[in-house]
Amino acid sequence: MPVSGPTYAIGELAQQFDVTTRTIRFYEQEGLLSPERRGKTRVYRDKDRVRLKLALRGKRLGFSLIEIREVLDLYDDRNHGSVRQLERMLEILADKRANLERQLEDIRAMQRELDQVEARCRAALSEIDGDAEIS
Amino acid sequence: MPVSGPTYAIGELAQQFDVTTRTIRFYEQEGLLSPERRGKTRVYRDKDRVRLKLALRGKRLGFSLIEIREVLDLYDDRNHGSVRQLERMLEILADKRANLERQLEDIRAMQRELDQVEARCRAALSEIDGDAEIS
DNA sequence: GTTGATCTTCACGTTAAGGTCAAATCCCGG
DNA sequence: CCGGGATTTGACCTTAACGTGAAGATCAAC
Repeated sequence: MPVSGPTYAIGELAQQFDVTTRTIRFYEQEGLLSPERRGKTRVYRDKDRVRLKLALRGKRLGFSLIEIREVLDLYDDRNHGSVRQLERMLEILADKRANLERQLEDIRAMQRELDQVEARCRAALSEIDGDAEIS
Repeated sequence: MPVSGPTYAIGELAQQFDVTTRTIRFYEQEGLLSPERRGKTRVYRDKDRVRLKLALRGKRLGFSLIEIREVLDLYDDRNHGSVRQLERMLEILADKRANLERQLEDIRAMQRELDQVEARCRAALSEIDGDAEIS
């Protein structure tokens, strides 16, 4: 019972996610998406939408399209293949996880730096304001 | 009293941070670093080391070199300029902060996805193992 | 039916972030 | 003083991720 739900044109999707159609086609070319076709025109379903969303998230995190494809392929692999495949999969997952952890660390450190810069910045400002008010 | 501390050759720095010397020169060309020169050869001090470290962190977070330079320039700006400059600075900082927040969100979401994939993966594995032990 | 808007494929252009030689130059231990 | 490893500048090369037309098909609306 494939309820199948709503479909989208490439332009709609582009608008929803604020990317160009070129980007979406490029992602297809790189194997991240594989919409159906009605004639020659692409027809996207919710599963494609989800993949696009995940892809854009990955991009924001600095993953390459190849890495993103890896994860996406794992994600909905109806080919839960051999033990070997599954173990490879866990390996990749552990790797991604480690990356995310490092990024978290980096972000926290970066936030601390920003705090410091901002503090000094505000100090300088209030000094100027103080002078201004006095004069 | 500029104690000045230790100095480093480009190769040392490259080794310490596991990048090539080309990268370090490129960062200089892009205005991220500005080591002294002893004759023609570059001499790096701890402040350069810190800048490089921050730069690499920024890179891991997906900042462009231009953005990184912006922040670095704010960071040690001995030209705590005009009110206008300082306000611009706070603006940029807020922007960076917002980006970091979104990345945190993205990371958490991504971690949840990985959890799910891994769970299904382990389930599939234990199923196979179970079968194997029975047979 | 024709006029826009949207879609298709094909192909070349662009930008960021370095890689990769090459040829000269520097510097240091013996 | 000198030989070999590290550095320097310069030039061109590469890859990823799209942008930017061109030229034609399609499809709804008037």
